[in-house]
Parts: sequence; structure tokens; C-alpha cells
Amino acid sequence: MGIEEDNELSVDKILDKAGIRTSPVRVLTLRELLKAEHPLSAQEIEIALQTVDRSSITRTLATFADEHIIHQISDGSGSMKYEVCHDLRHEVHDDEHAHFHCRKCGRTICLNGVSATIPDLPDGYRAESVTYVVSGLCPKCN
Amino acid sequence: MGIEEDNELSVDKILDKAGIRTSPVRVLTLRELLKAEHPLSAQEIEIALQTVDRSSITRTLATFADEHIIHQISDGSGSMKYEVCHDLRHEVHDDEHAHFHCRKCGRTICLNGVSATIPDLPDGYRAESVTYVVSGLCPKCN
DNA sequence: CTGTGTGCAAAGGGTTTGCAAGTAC
DNA sequence: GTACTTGCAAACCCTTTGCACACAG
Repeated sequence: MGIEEDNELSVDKILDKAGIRTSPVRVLTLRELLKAEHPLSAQEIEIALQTVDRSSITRTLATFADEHIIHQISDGSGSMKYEVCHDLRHEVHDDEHAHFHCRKCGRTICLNGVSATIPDLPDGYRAESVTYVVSGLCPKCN
Repeated sequence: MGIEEDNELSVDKILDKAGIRTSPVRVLTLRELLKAEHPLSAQEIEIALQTVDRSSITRTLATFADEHIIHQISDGSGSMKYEVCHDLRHEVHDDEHAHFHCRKCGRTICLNGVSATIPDLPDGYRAESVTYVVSGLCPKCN
């Protein structure tokens, strides 16, 4: 019993807890997101799951986002990135963290040490999420 | 002599200082960006400058960004927003500020009171810019 | 049988590029 | 004349939608 099976258990548990029925595409997609150490684009998931149609992945990601088991990151690359919510992985409610987008290799990396808190806003604003992305060159491309 | 002419003087001055030749499209585009009190999309500029082609605006914005007189804001709306660099307006080097994106009306608003500083990064990273966008509902839509 | 999930193909939104005509120096 | 700027049309990338089939309850 290795990490694979642990994740497999988690996949069913996460979907069930979120009220999402299991299905082949959903299990594969969530497994891929859990396995990834950085946010993935729909295209990256499509490439990883070679037999699954892009539209199914898009719809699956929308479902996941609706039920708040993943969140979206707009990193300025032109394609949205998706990441399993931090609190699902660690069973605690952490602040969101910042991300780093490398303009050369295109990868988006979690900056776990940098929290992205929702700031105090003027009256009338209702904040729902925050995106904090630093762009530049990653260690490999610098 | 009103605000218009002040801005007009600024436009030539800014372009000259950045080493960008003046041209009709560039003057109109920069004037529009200076006039706006919030970041604009290429489409918003295109609508404001009814006779100018979209590709010309795109190329102009790329030129401006290359010479660092504007910067890009990826607000998660799907279209990039453009804003005159703060230090060009106020002649001082301020930290970048955060932005608010309203998911209902789609507007992106400057949160001048919230600075967006580049955080300390692990070794090897080279930071070039930062995007800090809070999403939710603006006062008008809340 | 009814509702949900999936793949395929087409459409959509936004941006970028090739090319040729026009303009500035 | 040479290099830069612009508009038009087409191409491009990524995402979304319509539709029909397949499968589960």
C-alpha cells in the first residue's frame, strides 16, 4: 500500500464530501491534480490523460470549482491554472499562498512561504478570492 | 488651457522619454490610458478609439509594455488589462498597488490603498513584476 | 425510463501575425 | 529610398456549447 492508494482513497472521499458523484474522468482529473506539485492548466491535464476529451476536462474542472475542491489561478499566461484547495490536502484551513509564474518556461510554482491574504477593503466591497502572482524567471531559467 | 492640454503635453513627453516615436495611434492610445481611472482592456480602448484597428492597438500596447510605460494586469477576466505605470503619473516611484475585479460588472478597479510589494523569494528566483488581484463584488454590484 | 456523463465537432472570445499600402525621416 | 506604422484579413490559442450516444439508478 503506497502513496498511490492513499491518493485513491482521498479521491473518492473528497468527491463524496463535496457531493460530486464519481466518474472515470472526475477520478482521473482529481488524481492528476493531487499528484501535481504545481497548478495545472486544462491542457496539461489533457496531455496527461491522453484518452480524455478536452471538453470533459473543462466541465469537470468547472464542477470541481463550483464545489470548491479546486481553485483557479490566473497567472497571466493566457490559460487558467487549477489547483486542489490547500485545505483539502492538509486538512487545515490555511491562507491562500502566492504563486510564481516563469515567463520563460511557463511553469507556475507555489510559493508556499508567501501567504496571500485578503486585504482590508473600502466599504462596499465583497471579496471572494485573491490572486497573488509574482512573475519573472524561475531558478531553472534564471 | 485645461486638463486636456496638460495630458497632451504629458503624452509627447512620456513617449519621448521612453524612446518611442509619436504616431496617431500611440498618442490616442496613451491619452486614453491616462484619462482612464482604471485599467483598460484592448477592447475598451478599441471601442473608445472607434477608427483604430484592433491589431494596431495590440501592437501599440506591446510597444508601451516593452518600454515600461504601461504594465499588464491579469485580472482573471480572460482579457488582459493595461494601466499606465504609476510612477509616470506621479513622478515618484511608488510600489505597485492591488486591483479589484468585479465578477458581475467585469470592471477592474485600482485599490490605491493596498500596495502590492514583491515578496522575499527563495534563492534563484528573479522577480520582475507582481499581480495582486482581489475578486468579488464591487460596491455597485454588491 | 430518466438523468447524468462523455466525446465529437463546431462555435466563440480574445489575441497575434502576414502582408501590402501608407507615412515619416 | 529606407525604415517604421497602420489596416485588413486570416490564423491562432484556449475555452465553451450543442448534440447524440452511452451508461447508471
